[in-house]
Amino acid sequence: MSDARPYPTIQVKTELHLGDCLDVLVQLPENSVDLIFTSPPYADQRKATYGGIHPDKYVEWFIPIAKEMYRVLKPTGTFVLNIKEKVVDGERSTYVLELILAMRKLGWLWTEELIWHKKNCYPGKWPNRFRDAWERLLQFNKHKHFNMYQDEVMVPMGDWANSRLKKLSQTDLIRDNSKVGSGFGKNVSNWLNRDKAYPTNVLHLATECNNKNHSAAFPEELPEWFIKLFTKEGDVVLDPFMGSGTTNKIAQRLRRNSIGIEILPEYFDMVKRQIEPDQLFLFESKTPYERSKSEKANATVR
Amino acid sequence: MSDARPYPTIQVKTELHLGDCLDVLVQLPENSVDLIFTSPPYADQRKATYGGIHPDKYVEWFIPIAKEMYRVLKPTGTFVLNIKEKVVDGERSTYVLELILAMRKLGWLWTEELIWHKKNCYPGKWPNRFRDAWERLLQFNKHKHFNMYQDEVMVPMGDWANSRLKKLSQTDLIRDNSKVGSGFGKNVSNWLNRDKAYPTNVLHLATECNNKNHSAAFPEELPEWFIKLFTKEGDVVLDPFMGSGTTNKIAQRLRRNSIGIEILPEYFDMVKRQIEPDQLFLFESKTPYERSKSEKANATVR
DNA sequence: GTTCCGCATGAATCGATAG
DNA sequence: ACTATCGATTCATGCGGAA
Repeated sequence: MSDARPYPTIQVKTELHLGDCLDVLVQLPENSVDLIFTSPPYADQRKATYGGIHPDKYVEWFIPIAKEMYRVLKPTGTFVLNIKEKVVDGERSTYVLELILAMRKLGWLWTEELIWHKKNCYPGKWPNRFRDAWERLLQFNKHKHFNMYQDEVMVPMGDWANSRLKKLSQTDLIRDNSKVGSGFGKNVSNWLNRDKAYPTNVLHLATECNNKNHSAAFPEELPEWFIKLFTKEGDVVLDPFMGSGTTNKIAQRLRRNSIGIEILPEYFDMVKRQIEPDQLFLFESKTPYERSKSEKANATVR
Repeated sequence: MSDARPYPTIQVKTELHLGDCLDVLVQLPENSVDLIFTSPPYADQRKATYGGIHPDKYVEWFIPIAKEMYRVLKPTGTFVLNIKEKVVDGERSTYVLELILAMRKLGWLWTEELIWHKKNCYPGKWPNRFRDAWERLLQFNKHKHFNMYQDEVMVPMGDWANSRLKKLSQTDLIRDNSKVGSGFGKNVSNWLNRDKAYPTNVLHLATECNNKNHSAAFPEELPEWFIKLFTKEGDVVLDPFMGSGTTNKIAQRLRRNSIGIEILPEYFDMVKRQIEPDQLFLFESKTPYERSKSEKANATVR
């Protein structure tokens, strides 16, 4: 190979499945995915496009899927669930709370709840509540120790840093020295020429919906942040409710392998046109693996 | 009376109770409070000052208190609970989720969950999580219809969407009008040329370090926002876990009657020195009402 | 009176060490 | 094994004193 680049480009694969989420999940190999990032249909929220799951049935519907996701995720992997409960009869529904409790019974660890603070949410007015400007990003893991690449998502520091960086070595050096006589070398190097800080568990992103064709698209920054944080190049990202394919497109751009599952042909076809063809693997119907429920066998692999 | 002012100043009363929260609550009359705003000791979090409740016992401990709060709140009143679960063994504790479910069984409606996005959160770095920059503000009500004075908490327009609205008026407006025949375009034009907007359910405030004497003071803006939103002058505000008395001090400043309950004499004494004396009513010990558990009877009422 | 700069300090959490 | 204590880590804010 006459590749002059110092680091060879990793060839990644994007695998798109047309079909029911659970049907496809059961066929994926266990311990094979590094990150699951998804935004499932909210209860009764998108009736027009998906079936619409009644709030009372939501946990019941989701648990078998959660079980399969647990199986396919690597022990060091992470599952991030973007969800928000809807208002029913003047009250917030409790199905998300119940879902967290139910998932813990399956063995999932509820590691953290991050907040997506939406910068520009839609204007509107109700007599008994204000505009909803946030959604949950529930982080689940199989084990207490998982892969996390915090340096990949650092953010610029506040303005105060400008003035502080000048004199910083004086005070911080002393403060660190006063406690222990040793180890200050490392501490100082942490702070010298520092212009970035680690982020918090609140993501302040715009509500930007580039994909007008899908009713529930999140901004690209959202999957991007989690893909950078929880995977490295060549890892595998899964979105079992692909929708307009934002997660998969970002995964491809960041050189991660990805798997997307979508039940509606319209979205499936739309996404497949937007993925680089030479990296695309399509499973438009029921056969790449052994299938029990179907006798059709016409997989299309490009 | 030779009061020349167009609106007479309402004389408000601040009632401070020294004692256990539950013991005092049972003596308060039913349907007498317009807003309960409080921040109870988080599980195991203020061990040094308060006892510290084990996460597993938290719901059990809180439920009797929630029951009494339900009794004393007016049908049109609101209960706002500021709380956040701690991390236990690498996982977020679930006692807050369980608390919400348990409170609904008592009859409370879980109307909304607002977010306090903390501008300056606690620093630190851990291998598996980022800094925690938000807390829950759980809104509970007795009935679907409650008092809410939204106009009192409007924010300057620039804070959220000047640019967004200009865009809306040109692109989204046209798109939405063509898509759905609804009158959304008209609604948007209502928002233009206005200098104030309704806020969202995310409050972006700093944590104040003003109150050196109490370990867990929230910023004054927090109770202020809810007092303005859910009460009017002359109404009654209750904080059953008074602490440094921020809620009561703000209530007094905003001309609301208020009741504060505190179990630690240090905080009780500190607060009582900071309240305008001519409006102060003290119940430093066990008698203003009938007491079953105590024989002491030395109430101090000024 | 302003503005600037230094400084202490938080509803924290992890991992290691000690009982 | 399981619990309690301790040191290390980190960043935005408001205060007070100085220019």
